[in-house]
Parts: sequence; C-alpha cells; structure tokens
Amino acid sequence: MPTMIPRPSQNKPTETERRFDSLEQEAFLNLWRTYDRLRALEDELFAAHDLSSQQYNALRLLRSEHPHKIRTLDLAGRLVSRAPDITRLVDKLVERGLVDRDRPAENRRIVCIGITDAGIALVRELQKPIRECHARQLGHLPAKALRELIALLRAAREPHETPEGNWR
Amino acid sequence: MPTMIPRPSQNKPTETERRFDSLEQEAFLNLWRTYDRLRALEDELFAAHDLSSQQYNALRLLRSEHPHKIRTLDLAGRLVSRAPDITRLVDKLVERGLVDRDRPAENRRIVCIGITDAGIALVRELQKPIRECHARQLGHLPAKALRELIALLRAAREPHETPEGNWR
DNA sequence: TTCAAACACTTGTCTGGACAACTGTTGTCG
DNA sequence: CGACAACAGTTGTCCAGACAAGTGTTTGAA
Repeated sequence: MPTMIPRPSQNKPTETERRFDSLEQEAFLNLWRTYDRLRALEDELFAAHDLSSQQYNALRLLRSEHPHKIRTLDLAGRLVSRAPDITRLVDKLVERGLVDRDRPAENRRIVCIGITDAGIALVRELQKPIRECHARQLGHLPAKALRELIALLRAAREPHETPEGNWR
Repeated sequence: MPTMIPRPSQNKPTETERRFDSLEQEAFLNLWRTYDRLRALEDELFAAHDLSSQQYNALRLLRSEHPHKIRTLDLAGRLVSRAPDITRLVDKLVERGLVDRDRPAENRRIVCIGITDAGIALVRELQKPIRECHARQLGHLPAKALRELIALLRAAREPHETPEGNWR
C-alpha cells in the first residue's frame, strides 16, 4: 500500500484512510460524485428539449423576475454555476426567441434581458417533467433528510459565497 | 408572483415556495451550487499544474493500483465523473509522461494503463497543497458535520449508482 | 472454418466553457 | 473641457466534454 496518512494506532483503516487523503477530501469527492450522478438524470431531460441546465436556470430566473428585465452581468451573477460565457448563452436563447435583449438609451453600456412569452411557455411546459425528474433524483429521501442535506450544503459553501451572491 | 406551487393555507411562503418548485429541487440546486463553489478552489490549484480535476483523479486512482495496470474502460468507470472521452484524457497524460499504455499480446483488444515514476512524483508533490485546498474548502465544518454530509450524499445517490460503480 | 456479433477502444466532429483581448460607454478628476 | 480609468459586455481563440461512427480483435455458433 503506497502513500497513506499516518495513523496513531493499529486499528483497522477507516474508509477515509483506505480511499481518501482526508475527511474533507472524502466529503468533496462524495459531493462531486453525487452531483455527477444526479445531474445525469437532469441532463437527459433537458437534452430532449435542446437546453442545458444552465440555460434552463437562466430562463427560470428571468421568469421569476418577469415582467422586469435584468442586466446581463446580473443574470450571470445569479446563475447557479459561474458563467463567464453569459453573452453566448443568452445569444442562443435569443435565437430561439425565448428571451429578448435591449440596450436602454439612458445607459448604453448595459444590456437588459427579459423572458418572452415563448420562454414562459417553455418553462411552464417543463415544470411538471422537471418536478418528476427531481423526484426521481431525490424522492427516495425523506423530507427531514433533505432539509438536513440542504442545511449542511449551505454551511459547507457559506465561506465561499460572496456577500451579494444571490443565486437561485 | 407568477407560477407558484399551490399551498394549502395562508401561512407565509417557505424558502422552498419562494424560490424553488420543490424540496427536491432545492436540495439539488444547493448541491450544484455547493459543488460549483468548492470546485472553483480546486480548479485554481490544478490549473497551476496544468491538470484538470478529472486528470488528477485518474492519476490518484492509477497510483493506488500501482504497480498494477488497469484497462482503459475500467479506469473510465472508476473516475468520479463520467468520462466518455477517456482516450484523449489518457492521451494527454501519456504525452506528459505521467502514465504509460500498453496493449498486451495475449489480448490485443484491451489497453492497459499504468502510472509512471514521473506521475507518482507529481501526485506526491500535489498531496500537501491538495490537502490544504480541501481544508480551505471544508475545514470550517466539524468532523461530525462532514460525516453527516457524507452519509447524506451517499444516501442521495445510492439508487443512481450501478452495482459495480467503484469510483474513488 | 468462417463469418457475424460483441468487445474495447479510437477518431471525427460538434458544442459549450474558459480566459484574454477588444469595443463602446460613462463617470471623474485635474 | 479632455483625458483617463472604470464599466459592461462582446469577440477571438483554444480546449475539454459529448455523442456517434469507425477500426481492429476476439469469441462463438452455424
């Protein structure tokens, strides 16, 4: 057995000691693995509608702000996952007529993005299948466990959220 | 307030009702967000060594099997994240001399991959900075919380793991 | 024995994500 | 007023990830 973390005594190695370098690493790799497994289910659903999860995410956020429009970089900052490529992400949604952009005359630096009726219709159409998908992902856990999981995840990333990090 | 899930009574909306379509969705989005935030820290470290987390993952796995070699698709199946592009992932590691491949004469269909001394040296060199990185990611949580988190994550993905899914 | 099916990758090709460099716009300070 | 920095995106370019189609190898059944 190659490199292994030092242990004080001769007990049998724990799961962490056998497979991971630290408890924190075990937690992170479990997080990564779980995300990967669960995302696969979602991806399948979104792919059937030619959407990525990030695109759907943007639509959901824009719908919740409707009829208000929001700035491009605001949108980027509120997505679940970091999105340096926000321009082209929005480009594709515009091409499909799901959102629209406009550059207000009073401040021509910014670009405001809003969801169209077609976009709202799509989100509406997806609502039920997505809820079912989430049920397949996590429906086997009781509500209590889900709430504990949510609380622990929040605590886990808390130091890494910027104060204005208002994702959803 | 646009589309919102029906509620039985007139209490004030819960966090879930205000921002998410279901508790399962809230859990999944928290999982995604947390993964995204924590991964950013890791990525920075790996990028400094021109590695992706998936590549490091492969190296770590190969090192743990050293001096045995393993088949390409075995390797792919044991990575944390799904890797349909395993060939080219390994290509890059071969180019850098971190792993080597050979095609055994007794079965020329398969390709076996092993880590080289240079690969072992790199993993060794990275071990300390990575442990520190994991501490930055999650060191603020007490061990008890980490263990609870790990258990919940395991339970969450359990139905979505194939029986032979022996990732690490 | 031969030939089709299964296996284990490999390659072609496309799309999306990442960073950096660039453009146009607006504050702001001498 | 004029120049320069800061802002808000946008574009160029590269690289990783995904799927599908292709290649070489082996098995196994007619």
